[in-house]
Parts: sequence; structure tokens; C-alpha cells
Amino acid sequence: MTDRRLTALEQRTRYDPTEVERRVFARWEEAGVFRPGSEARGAPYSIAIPPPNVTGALHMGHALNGSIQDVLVRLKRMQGRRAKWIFGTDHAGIATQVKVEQMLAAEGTDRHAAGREEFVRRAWEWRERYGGTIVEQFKRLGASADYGDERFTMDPEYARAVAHVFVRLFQRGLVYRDRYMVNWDPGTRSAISDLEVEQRSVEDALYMVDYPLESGSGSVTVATVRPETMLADTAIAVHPDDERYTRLVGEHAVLPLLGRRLPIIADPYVDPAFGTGALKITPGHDPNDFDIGRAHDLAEVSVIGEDGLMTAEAGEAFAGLVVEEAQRAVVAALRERGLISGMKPFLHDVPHSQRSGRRVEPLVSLQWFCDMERLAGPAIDCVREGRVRFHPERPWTQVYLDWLENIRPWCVSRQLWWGHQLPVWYCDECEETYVSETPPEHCGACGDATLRRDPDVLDTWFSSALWPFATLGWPADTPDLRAFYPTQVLSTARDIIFLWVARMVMMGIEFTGEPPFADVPIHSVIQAADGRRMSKSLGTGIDPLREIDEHGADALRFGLLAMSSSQDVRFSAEKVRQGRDLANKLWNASRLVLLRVAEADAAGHPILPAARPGTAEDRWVLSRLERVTRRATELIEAYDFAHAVLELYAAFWSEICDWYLEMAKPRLYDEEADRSDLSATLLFVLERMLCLLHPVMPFVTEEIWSYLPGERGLLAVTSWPESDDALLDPEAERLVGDAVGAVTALRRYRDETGVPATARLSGRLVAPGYEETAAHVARLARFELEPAAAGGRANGQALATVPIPGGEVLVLPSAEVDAEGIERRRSARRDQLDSEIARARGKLANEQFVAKAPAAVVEAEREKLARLEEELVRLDG
RNA sequence: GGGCGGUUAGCUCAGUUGGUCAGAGCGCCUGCCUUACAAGCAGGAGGUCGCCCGUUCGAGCCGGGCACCGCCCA
Repeated sequence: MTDRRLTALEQRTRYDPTEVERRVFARWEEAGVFRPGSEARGAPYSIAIPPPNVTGALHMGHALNGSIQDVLVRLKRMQGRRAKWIFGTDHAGIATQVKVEQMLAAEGTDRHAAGREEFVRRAWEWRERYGGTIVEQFKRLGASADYGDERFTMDPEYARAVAHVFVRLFQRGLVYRDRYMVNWDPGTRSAISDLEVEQRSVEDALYMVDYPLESGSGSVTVATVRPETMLADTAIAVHPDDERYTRLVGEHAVLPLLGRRLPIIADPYVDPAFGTGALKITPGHDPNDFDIGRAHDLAEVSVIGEDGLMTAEAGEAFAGLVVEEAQRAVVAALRERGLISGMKPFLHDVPHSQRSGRRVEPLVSLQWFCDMERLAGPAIDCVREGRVRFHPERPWTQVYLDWLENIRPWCVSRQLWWGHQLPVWYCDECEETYVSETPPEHCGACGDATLRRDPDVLDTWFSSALWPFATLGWPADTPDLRAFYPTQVLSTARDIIFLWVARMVMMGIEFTGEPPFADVPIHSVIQAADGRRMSKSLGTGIDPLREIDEHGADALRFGLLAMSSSQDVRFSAEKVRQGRDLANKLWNASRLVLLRVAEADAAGHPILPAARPGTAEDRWVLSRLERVTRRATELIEAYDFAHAVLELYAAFWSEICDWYLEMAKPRLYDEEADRSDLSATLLFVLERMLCLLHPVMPFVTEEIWSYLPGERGLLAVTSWPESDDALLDPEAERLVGDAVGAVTALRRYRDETGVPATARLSGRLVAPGYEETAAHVARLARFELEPAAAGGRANGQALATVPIPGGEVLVLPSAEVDAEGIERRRSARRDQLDSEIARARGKLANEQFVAKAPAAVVEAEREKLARLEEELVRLDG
């Protein structure tokens, strides 16, 4: 410790995170503490970060999740584990493609003009330039990830893993190409997965349309919100038990406008209560109708194309129209023929693309799919068997299982250019398909050499699903893979359970034989003040970087962890400020300790406290520290971060600062006293608190650590405190606990009777067990306390009695106490006692209570009553 | 339509297996620049635990119903 630094400690009464944080982070990086190091460092512990989108910026979700993962990694690192936080980014297919397209548009061109090769080059260029932003932001947060071994889902080795997986899945029959109903996003002109679709409430019109029966005997009326899709109808369905229509099943109707024959079929999917009970079936443009169509072997007619225009199949009158125009035209044509028998407003949920915001168009399209059902089985089992555990278990385990038990095929092909291009080639001559990690040179079937590669890329989440093992070098059998796979934890928010957790588990088991992680803590979604998700467009987002700038990363981390729970929570600026205040309190408490103790111990005294310190408060604080050490460790390991953090806050602020340091002051300021025992305890307390708070608030603790006497290296790699029964001291906890109770009671008495804050009162302490603490009680309560005269309480001259744990204090006459104040207090206390006594008596008078309640509860009630009655007597005595 | 969660102090949230007086932070009121910290210290006020019914000697907690808010799935 240099004099210069001591001076800084002396002069600054406020902790300044902005100056400290960059400097401290640089020290960690230079020392390489984030690298997992060699085998010698202990048993491996690893967490793979859910890869943030390379185009993104740090939001509150990242900040919370980053704080959680960092607490775990830092704790385990201090516990001696060889900790690796696997870090990197996701190529974010659609999001990045959109950014690059915007860039091209600004240059007056587009991707088609530029060509695929140039487009991909520009995307890489974009990534090189902006991809580092979010990495730097994680560093600002203090995240101790292994930055030196960063991964990107488009890295060449990673891409090889993706291709390998695709090919293997194909060989096992788990990926296949099919014409199938997909969610077509007209905005991005690509298929998207079910998970990229969100339902929005839309008011449409529900039309009643009459379809004439082929027999000529009347018509059947159907209800539809999408009359334009009638052009693709291939059947009419009714419920098998619907007697209104029984006679019609097996007959045919005639599709208006086009004249197509529509069989009338029975299917239990139809809801007889909806509309007329007759449903038009459009397998080409409705997911449910698609399923019915396949079940009844109906034709799949497509009247809407991938360009969003009506196809030739829609008929001459409508081909080429955009969907909205077609709807108007169809309705007009039907009206003209008198076939619309009703219309009413209809509010319903309509699928929209999360990517583009456009209304999703269900289309039958030739795409690649992944058969999830076979992959889901083992993923279900490993959660049922507890090999993968959610925290909290309820309700997320069930959410996960429900999804997997009703899993649907996953459309994995995307009509984009930025991403992992499918390792699939087609022969145009003989229509043979080749799926291979290396490009085939010619067609093995017909010998033709001109093979065409499938232009589509894989869904970004397909590659993310491999993250926990592909980042470690898989499929190669690397030392990292052996050491760090499976990882221990995947931390995320509930909305990502399907996107990441489930798919990672499925792929992990399929390709490595083991689930990719054991524990899945699900954290809160941090909401805006309005109780909804933070939204950029609504302007309700709060930028974590701004919070870091204003209050420090430690403050933000503390705040986010403190507000997080098993519920979604509104962002609490107060909790962040609470964190800032805690950092400041730590700084100032450290100043007190270090500036008073340092000179005596600079020579390097051992800072272990005496085996059994001489004073009750020293033994008390060591015991309390031992308890909070155990509690905090348990809570973090149980993924209960909010309670862990608040527990540490309370221990430090309300016990150490408010009581221990105050009790230590007389000795601390007494230059004559032998302070070696005190110094040792004070330094031990400070050192312990810095350790315990380090995973939560790494910057301020590391900074203060550097001021501690002696050479002790970086806090980030200091050993986490071991639990030690010898530090527990129930007797000291009782003694000091009673003293605290006594001080509080006396202070309240002073305040209630209106005694000036600075006045010293006189009193006589009548209670056993205060021999070691009476001086503290007197000083902290500002009383002159004399011990009880032998023979008991001669309180004839006392103005009042103040009950304290184990006895009472008799307040002696003094000029500072006025009779009115005493009477006011006495009267208020009497009222309170009366009501509590009445309550207790009532309870004990209840025979049922006395007979049925556990004896201990009844006894406690009796003791309470006796205590209250005794106090009442003394109050008036 | 199916399911899940929430409703506790002015605000944001805790509340472990039902049992003394239901807690924290912030805010508020009163008094303090007490030689670590005014981003501080001391003390205080403030709650029919959403509503109704039930189980129990006893319910914030268990059961049933209702209301409102939010989320997920279809």
C-alpha cells in the first residue's frame, strides 16, 4: 500500500465507480482471471451464455442474465473451480440481413443487384464493424466471460458442426423435405417458425357465404373471415354429430365463382356452435384445414403466392391481385350473385411475424423440416428424471413438458442469404437430392455434373441449438469439450425456454448422449413501469448502459439481482440506487477500518482474529458473519439471487455498520489501547464482506481489496470463505442481541418523551447479563448507566421504567426530562398494553384454543400475557 | 377456447411446513452536519393481506366461487 493510495482513501468520502470500473476491469483482463486456465485450477465449471444477437445492444434482459451468470461464475471461480463462461454471439439471420439490406438500400441498390456473394461479404463486413458492440457492453457490466475464446455461430468450425448435424439428422430421417404448411412472412419473404409468430387481436368481418348444393336442393352457408381464400376451397366440413347436416354428408356443394365440386365431409374438428356449423376447408391457406385436408386426402390448392399476389389458380378475375384487393373483389362478386347472406364485425387473434410485423400468410410450401417428435422423447425424460432441473421448478418444468409433448415439425429452412446455407444439392437432370458435408462433384444417379445447391439457409436457432457443444469444438473430441461439457447452467428468461432450452437439450442428447446442462434458472422478465415488456417503439425501454454510467455497474447488478424473483417485475430505479448506496457504504466503512487500522498493521500482522476474541461484540460479529456466509452461499447455489443479495445488504449495513462498527469505535479511537485483537477482527470482517459481496459487486470490492494491507493478489481469484463452526457463538449473539434491544428501547424512550438528542440521561440498569455490554448500551443510547444497587430495584426515585431484554432500566430524575413527556409516553404505552393484554386473555379464555393448540403455542401465549401484565404494573409503579 | 401467474404499506416487492404485534427498500413525518458515510445517523407514522363463502382452536398462507390485471398455448 502506497501513501498515495491511502491519501485517496482519506480524501474521497464518495465512491466513484466511473473512475474505478475501467481500471479494475483492465487488471482482471491483464491477469487473465477470466481464462479457465489449466487442469491444476480445480474441477471444471462452465456456463454457456445464451448467445446475444450480434446486431444487438445490451438491454435489461442481457444485463440481468449477465449479472446472474457472472455471480455464479465468480462464486465458483472463488470456490476453486476451473470456471469457464463460454461467450460469443449469434449471427441473427433475419436481423442482420435486414441491417445489410438497409445499408444496400441507402446506396441505392439491393441484394439481388449485388448478388449473393457480394451480399454475404457485406454482411461479414457489417459484423466486423458492429459485432463488437455488445461484447464491449458485457465488459462494462463486469461480466467475467472467457473473452479470449469468443465464438460466433458463423465461424468456420462452428459452420462445420452445423452442417455435420444437418447431414446426420438427414441420414437418421430426422430432417426431410416436404410440401407443408408454413408461416410465410410476406415482409421478409421467408418461411418462419411457429415461435417467430405472435398473435395479435384484429377486427375483421365475418361473412356468411352461401354455397349451392350440387343437387340443386338449396345451399349450405359457411362463415369465413377470409372470403378470398374460398378460391382455394376443396371441401366443406361439418361435425359428425351435427344433425342439421347429417343428410348432406357425402353430397357435394359447388364453389361459387369457380364452380369447383366440394365434397361435404364430417370431421370432429368442426365446432357446431361457430357460425353456421359448416366450415369451408382450404387446405392450402389455413393450418387447421391443412390437417383436415391431409386426413381426408383433399387437394391443396394455392391461390396466394409467395409474392403475396393471387395466383393463376385463383381464376382470371383475381389472378395478380394483392390479397386485400382480392378480398374486396371476391366479396363484390359474391354480393352481385346474392350469395352473401350476412356479415358482422369479428374480433379475433391473427398471426403476425415478429420479424417484420406483417400478417403471416399460411402457405403450403416446399421446405426442410426437422422431425421434433423423435428428438423430444429423451428431452422429456431427462427433465422428468431430474437430470435437467428448472429453478424455480414450478411452473417452468410443466411449461417445458407441455410444449415438448405437443411438439410440431420445425420448419428449418429460411429464404435468406445470411446464415448456414443448407448442405443440400439437387440434380436438375434426374431430380436426385444430395445431402452432404462436402459438395458432391457429380450426380451419382445420372452422372450429370451440374448440381444446384439449395439456396436456403438454416433457421438461426438451428445453429444456436448446438451452442453448448459446438462452441467447445464438437464434433472434434477436444480437451475443452471433455473438460467443460456438459455445462452446469443455462440461465435465461421464460420466453426462451422453447427457443433455446428445449432445442439445446434435444440436440445435446441426440449428438453427445447427454443433456447440455444440469440446471436452468429462469429469471424475471424486467418490465417497464406500466407492467408490460420494455418496448423500443413505445419508448418504455431503459438503457442499462445509462444506468451503469450514472450509478456504476455494481449498482445496476445489485439492483437487478435484488428486484429479480420468480415473478416478472417492474424495473426499480430505487433498487439500483440501493446498490449504489451500498457501494458507497462499503467504501466509507472501509475508510473507517483501513485508515485507523492500516498503520498498525501495515507491517503485515496476521489478520486472523484471536481464537476467541476478548469482547462480546467481536465474538458476535464473527458469529453473524459465519451465518451470513453460509446463508449467502446456499442462496446463490439455490439460484435465489434476490434473497442472497438482500441478505448480504442487511448483514453489512444493519449489523456490521449500524452496530459492530459503532461498538468498535471507542477502542478504535483509543490510541493507547492494545488494538491488535480489534484490528485483526476488523480486517477479518472487512475481508470477509468483500469476498461475499464480490460476485455481486465485483468492481468496488476489488478496488477496496487493493487497499488492504499486505500483498494478497486479486480478490477475483481469492478463496471463497469456508464454513467454520468455531466462529459460531450463540452466547455472544444473545448478549449483543440483548444490548441492541436495550439501546433501541432507550432511544425510543428518549424520542417519545421529547428529550433533546444531545442530552445525556441517567438511569439504573436492572437486568442480568449486561456486564460485557453495559458500556456500549450507555454510550449508544446516550445514558449514564449505573448498575443496580444490590438487593434489587429501589425505584422509588425513578421517573419511569424502560423495559429491556431481560429486565429494565430505571430512568433517574434529570433536568432534561419533563414530566409531561413522561406522562404522554406512559399513557400511550398503557393503552397499547391494555389492548394486547385483552387480546391475549381472550385467546387464553377460549377453551378450544387451550385444548387443541400445541402446548408450546399456549405456553408462549401465557408467558406473553405475564410479561405484559408485569410491564403494566411497573409502568404505573 | 385451454392453461399458468398475480392482486400484501403511498410506490416496487418479500412473506419458508397455518401460531407472539405481517416485513424490506424507496417515499413520507420528527430530530440530528455525533471526527467512515447527508448517497448518512436516530426515532416514527402508515396495512379490513382484491371480494365472498368454507375448513380450522387459529388463515396473507389450505379448499371453493367471483372480480380485475398480466402472460403462454391453440
